[in-house]
Amino acid sequence: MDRPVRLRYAPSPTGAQHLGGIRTALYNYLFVKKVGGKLILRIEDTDQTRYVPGAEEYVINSCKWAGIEFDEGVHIGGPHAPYRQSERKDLYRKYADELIEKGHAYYAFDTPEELEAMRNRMMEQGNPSPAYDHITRQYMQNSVALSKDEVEKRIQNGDPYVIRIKMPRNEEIKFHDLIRGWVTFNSSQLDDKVLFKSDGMPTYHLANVVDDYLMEITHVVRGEEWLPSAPTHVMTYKMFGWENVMPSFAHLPLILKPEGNGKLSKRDGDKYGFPLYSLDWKEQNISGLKEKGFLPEAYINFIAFLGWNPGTDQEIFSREELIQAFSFERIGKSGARFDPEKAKWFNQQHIKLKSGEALADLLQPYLEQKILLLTAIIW
RNA sequence: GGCCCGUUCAUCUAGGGGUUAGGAUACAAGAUUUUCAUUCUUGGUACAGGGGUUCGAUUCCCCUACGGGCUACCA
Repeated sequence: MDRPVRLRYAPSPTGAQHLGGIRTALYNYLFVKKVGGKLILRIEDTDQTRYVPGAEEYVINSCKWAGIEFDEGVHIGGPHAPYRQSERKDLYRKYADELIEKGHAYYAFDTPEELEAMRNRMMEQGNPSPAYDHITRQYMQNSVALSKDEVEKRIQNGDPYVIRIKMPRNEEIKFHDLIRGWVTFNSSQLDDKVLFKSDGMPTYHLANVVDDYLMEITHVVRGEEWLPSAPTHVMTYKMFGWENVMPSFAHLPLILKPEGNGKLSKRDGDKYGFPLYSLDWKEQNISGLKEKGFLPEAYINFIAFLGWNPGTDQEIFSREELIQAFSFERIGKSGARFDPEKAKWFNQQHIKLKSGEALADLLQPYLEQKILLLTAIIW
């Protein structure tokens, strides 16, 4: 199955983007450049309630600054346009319907209150993690439990509903991760995830699979937080009959806070006096590593090393060297802690590599500003 | 709690059945320097614990501990 290599970076425009997102984009980019594939920028804005104006621009600008270039995407178009999921809205419904027809999905009419009641009831009964699964669905308000007439009546009635995946019972789901090797799950442990929301939008789980299929994506490179839902995605590919063109998966280790526990978050920037973002994000009063004086080449060099290494003693890499050296096999499995001190060292090394002229050019805007200020004072 | 993933110096990591367990950052000490997000030298610190397998495990297997992720009509 030798298909042209196509990868995508698919962020959701929910706010300022940090190191982790750019690193994901970078690994996508490095691999594509190395093997001569195409890189796509797709915006996953299926959750209208979390949409943040300007976030999309921010993603595009951060990538541009870091030198991550796309071949297709929201900002440049391409053969699979549109690349914004909200603009592809009409497309998803028919795929959800297809799954219902095949008996792999069903309508569910449960209200948020009913869902909560179900969870509370189960927790009282000693189940710490209530799930809408192959057992629960039998006594909920859905087209599996309800009579055909009742279901039809409700739909005619205009009752809001979602479409859920009908996860089979006791089936082994196994897939090969480029970084972790074989990962196995049992479908009985998986819940009936919502594929299509009552507001007419698909969830990530549906939109992601459908778009990756439609856009002929060959490799899905994303953060480790997606690993638990990967089996649901694999199952979805199977239900559609798309196994033969299912992309390979690479789940990246998380980037951890400089101190303490947990993955890197927005607050860490201010807390450690060392912003994590690559561009200014005025609305939130956060300035980035760019404003801090970081060179793009130092930034990507450092970020590439958060989880990946070339296996040699070389640490300072140009963009081209990074592309040549990169491979998924050399990405580690454990989370990497972000170390501001080492980041600074990388920047220093790259500054030293710059010629006097290049440095002068970089300094120019700052000097001009100072001169302007001085003349203003003098006059 | 359940499921999944992980665990080599303080940090990023290399390595891998027999090594003085290597490098880098940071740190410490010293030297050089009119200035510097200089430079040089030296130094200390690591295979989570317990069982196997083996002539021999840091490396392979199992268990425990610890860490992390997920557990939404969020991505």
